[in-house]
Amino acid sequence: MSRPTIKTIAQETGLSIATVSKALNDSPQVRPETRALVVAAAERVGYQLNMHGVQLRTGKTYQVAAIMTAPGPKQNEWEGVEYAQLLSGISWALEDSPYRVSLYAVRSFEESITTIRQIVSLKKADGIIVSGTHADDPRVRLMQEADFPFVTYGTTIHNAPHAYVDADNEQMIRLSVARLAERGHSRIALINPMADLSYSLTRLEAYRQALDIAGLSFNPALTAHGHLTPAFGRENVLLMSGLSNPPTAYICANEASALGAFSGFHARGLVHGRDAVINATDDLNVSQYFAPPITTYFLPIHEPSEMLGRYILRRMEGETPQALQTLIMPKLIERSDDRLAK
Amino acid sequence: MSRPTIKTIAQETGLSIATVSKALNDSPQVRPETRALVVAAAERVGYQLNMHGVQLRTGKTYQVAAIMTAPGPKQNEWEGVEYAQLLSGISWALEDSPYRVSLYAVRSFEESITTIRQIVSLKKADGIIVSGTHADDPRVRLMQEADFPFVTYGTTIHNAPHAYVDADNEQMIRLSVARLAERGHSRIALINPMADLSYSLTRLEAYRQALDIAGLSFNPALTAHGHLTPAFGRENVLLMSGLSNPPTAYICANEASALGAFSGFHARGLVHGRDAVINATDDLNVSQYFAPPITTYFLPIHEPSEMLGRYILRRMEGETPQALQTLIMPKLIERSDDRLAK
DNA sequence: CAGCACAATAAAAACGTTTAACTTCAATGT
DNA sequence: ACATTGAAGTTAAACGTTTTTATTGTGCTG
Repeated sequence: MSRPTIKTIAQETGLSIATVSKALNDSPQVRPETRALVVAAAERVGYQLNMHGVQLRTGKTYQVAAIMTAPGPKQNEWEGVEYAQLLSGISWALEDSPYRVSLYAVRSFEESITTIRQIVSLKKADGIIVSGTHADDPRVRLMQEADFPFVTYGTTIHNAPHAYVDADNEQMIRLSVARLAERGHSRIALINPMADLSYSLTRLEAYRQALDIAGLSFNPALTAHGHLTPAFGRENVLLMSGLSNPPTAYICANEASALGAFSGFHARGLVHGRDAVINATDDLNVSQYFAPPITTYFLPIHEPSEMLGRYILRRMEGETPQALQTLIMPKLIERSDDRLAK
Repeated sequence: MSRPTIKTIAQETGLSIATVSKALNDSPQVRPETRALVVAAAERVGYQLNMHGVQLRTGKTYQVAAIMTAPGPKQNEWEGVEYAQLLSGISWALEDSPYRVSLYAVRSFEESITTIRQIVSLKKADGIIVSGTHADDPRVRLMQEADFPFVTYGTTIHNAPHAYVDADNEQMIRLSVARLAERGHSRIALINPMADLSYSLTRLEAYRQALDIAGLSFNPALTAHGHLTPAFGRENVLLMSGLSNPPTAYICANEASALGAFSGFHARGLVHGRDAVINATDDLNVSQYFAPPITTYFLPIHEPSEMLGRYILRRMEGETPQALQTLIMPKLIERSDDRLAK
């Protein structure tokens, strides 16, 4: 009364287990009529492939490891919340495949290196999805050397070509700065992620170039790098608004820091649209509920997420990394006027 | 040059693979000296247990399935973001065990049923963690009938006893209402989760009782049930503030709906503290960044999360469900005065 | 019609582990 | 002294697959 195996089907059909296995795997070595017989029998007895047998025999794990660098349990901050949607997007993309998402929550970049090293060397998964890429990312090198399939959420700068998905940060920042400059702003602050992250560099570089094009000067005091929490956004508004020449516009890297920036406005008595404006990049479309709603570049996170899932599948099937590289341009959503008040 | 197995150790030590296996599993059938020999050899050759072999032989999967009901990809709403922290908490609790978290993202309650049915019948995991419990939850019944280890995040009302972790919603709402009543409020709105969720019922019941105790009457127009998105919070403030007798206090079930409520205030020109106040339950401690910061009951989500992980481990080891039930009381954080303005 | 090629299936081995059943041998009791 | 016990190992089977190699039977060629 136990679960049927290929042995059950073999007895049922009078064939050998070898033939049954081949039939179920669409091997050209079995006659179509035989295959039909096997499939019918499988159906009849309610056969379901036992993965453990396959895994032992083939060495494949049918697991995709998702490395999630989450803030430590001590910090209670709104950080990394987009992982929920990221993970479900990946999970959905794998839904019709035999692969499952296996979660590896790590606390730091260093821990993510050792975790990945372990997954690779002990083959605990067939593919890896990793985010928070650095400009020169040792994990990428690690996986490339081992010829291990992976996709990154985020680009790298100094690594050899690999599969990735990312927002088009460069274009987004260029347009963002240009738009604010057009509207009369000359002191534009950039609230940026941690400096060691690749996209932080990309954004900073694009920011400098865009300022240059707009004929504005670069002022290091108007840039900040750190964990994209509300605390960070708030902190920097408090700091920068106290400068002798405070910014009239803030470009925040996500909605958490934008919310914090609002909190800073409130603390300083600043009014959005009068004293300064906030723009942001938005994953969850939550900025529309800010008071007032702000202008954002919006990239619904399920898009890159599902792409990550589809890409890792294709990568595991041997497709070349160069064919699996996409930058997605977030959509501008103008909710506030954003002209410099006189 | 391939990965060492117990066979390697057997050759290395001159023992049989059976003895090696028993030694590594601390069987009383092997002499301590022999065990030491085996362990030394294992160390020397860099032996790592191959799970596939174990899984095939024992039928154990060493997977804990985390069922995550996430909003569909079409809705871009701030919903379910707390799953990120929930998952990492679980993952950390399993860190020193051989178990991994396997993610099952589903789109609806119905899908979660079929997913769980599959996991149980095909034994795709050794334990399940599920959230969003209903008052009478068919999934709980399903798992209980199959005698399958599980822990829920959230209680049930009509099901047989099972392992769970949850916030103490009842006490929280009672205190919350009492506190607002003390401060002069008589029209207190309850922004509640979907009515079929168990904790929605718990909250509603506690709300009614607390009103009764405070000598206030229950008005159905001041309660709302729905998905806890910012949109939902906003919507209800717009609606309720238009009543002839609008509420002077809103109790929101999470920070997303609270943010939306603020958005509703903004749209209606309401001022927090003057026209009405907002209280909320907070997972991420993000309410401190609202403008103005609001009073919340705060439960750092890593606490229940890690408990879920520890509980499922104990449950899989056969501990009785009754020993694995915990309600955690969130901490009151008073950030606003909240007295009724005259 | 012998010989051969080929298509279709079967047999058997292998992946790495656990465990039931069996063997060995020294210590024990009478 | 000798059967009995028990401790400590070994042997062998088993979990469910895939895959290499072997076998069978058929139709074709010369």
